[in-house]
Amino acid sequence: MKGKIFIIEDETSIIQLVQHNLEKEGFVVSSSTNGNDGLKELKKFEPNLLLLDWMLPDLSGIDVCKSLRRDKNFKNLPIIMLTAKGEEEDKVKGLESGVDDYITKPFGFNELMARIKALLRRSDPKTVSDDLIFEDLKLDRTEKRVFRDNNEIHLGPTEFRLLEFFLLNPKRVFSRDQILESVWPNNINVESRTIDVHIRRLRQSINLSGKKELVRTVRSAGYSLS
Amino acid sequence: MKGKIFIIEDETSIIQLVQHNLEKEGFVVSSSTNGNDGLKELKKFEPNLLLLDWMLPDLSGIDVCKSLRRDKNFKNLPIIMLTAKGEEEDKVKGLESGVDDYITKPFGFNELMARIKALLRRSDPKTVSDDLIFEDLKLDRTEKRVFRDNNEIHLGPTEFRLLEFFLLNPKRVFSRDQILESVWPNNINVESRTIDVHIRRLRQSINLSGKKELVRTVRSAGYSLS
DNA sequence: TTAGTTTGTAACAATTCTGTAACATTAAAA
DNA sequence: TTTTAATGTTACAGAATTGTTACAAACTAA
Repeated sequence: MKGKIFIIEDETSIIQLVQHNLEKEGFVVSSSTNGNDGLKELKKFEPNLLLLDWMLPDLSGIDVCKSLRRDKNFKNLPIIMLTAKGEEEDKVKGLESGVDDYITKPFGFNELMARIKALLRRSDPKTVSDDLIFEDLKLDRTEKRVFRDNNEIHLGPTEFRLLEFFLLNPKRVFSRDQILESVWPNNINVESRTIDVHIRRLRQSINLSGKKELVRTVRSAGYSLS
Repeated sequence: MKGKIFIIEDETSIIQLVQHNLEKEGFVVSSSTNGNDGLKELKKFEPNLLLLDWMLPDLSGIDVCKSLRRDKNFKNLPIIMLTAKGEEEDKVKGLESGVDDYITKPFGFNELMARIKALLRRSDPKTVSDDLIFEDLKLDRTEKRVFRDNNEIHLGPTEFRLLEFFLLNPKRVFSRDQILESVWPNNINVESRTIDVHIRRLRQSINLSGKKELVRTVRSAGYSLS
């Protein structure tokens, strides 16, 4: 899980709890305790999702939301509103102002997490899946599948790990030694030329006629995904 | 990643932690534990970014910031303020005094790094890449690519190292011996005239018709990038 | 087991790079 | 000007690097 989440919430205890848990899940988190500052900082932070309290000391969550929806850069920012029980009846107001989802305090972290994932999956899939994507090449780490231009490609285990490795650091050039260390199981010894052969096999597999070459040779330095 | 970062923060444990991590990322770091010394040393150090604690033994972070903004050399220095929890309400004050971003203690290093990168990318893009640039010539060390006027150029390994060497010290004149020592692998012996040939190859490659010559010959002294 | 895959290596081919020598040109010195 | 030293230019052979293929051994799934 990756991506940035901003929180606008006046109770610092809630912020701490949520922030800590989200960071454990791999998100980068920033927060503010009132509406006006929150708006300013959020725009700098450029989050993938906003957790927004309904009741704030200055603006209401609704105001914050409306203001964001007027800004073309944040028209589509996923927003989850945190509401105390008594505010539930006003959900309609919130929906009209452009909120994407609600959660009622007190809430469990699991529920919050589930809603965040669900929302991100809809609006910004790359932040929830651990698919690795480079141009029209996609590697699904959970299902161990690879696609080029939506056509599934079969790779042997070694080619799969090799491609995975390149996709984790696209464009960067790796020496054969670095590749050996990262892609081959530890304390196994293979000739450095073996890599060339696997590169060739990988190239052959992910090559679609008419499409450009994705694996670049950098003479006397190594290979990279370009 | 390169560039210089200055830290003004009274807790030496935080300085140590942050400094160590930033240096691992490739930054040059210097620091001070109070406002007055900090201001003096900072001006000598000429950092690309300042991490500034809000609470200091003498001046407050706000004072430091205001003072810097009055100095024309530091009017645009990117500043990230480190605030403890209780100070959060005063964020507006900070924004007004000219701080660019905030981070609330305790913070994770990843978040700090993300904010530093984001801020530098906006204000001083060349510090986040390790590209070497001279006029319209760009050498990307990570991808091992060279561009003249945005057109990619292919260089052989030796020409690449040669250009990299010149770009690290533009305008300086190097003797053939110096070039040999720095660009050729150790304990290899080549005629000094060999350099002339590689210079010729480099010139030919990076030469765009109509553009001026970038490699200057200094008779009886050597070559330089001009 | 068997049939099919995958893996590492060797051998050879193709390509690119490198250093040097030889000759041409230029700039400084006499 | 002539002479001399330094640098520019070119061509080329052999070195070094990478691409390609085939094959036997190891491994896997049925």
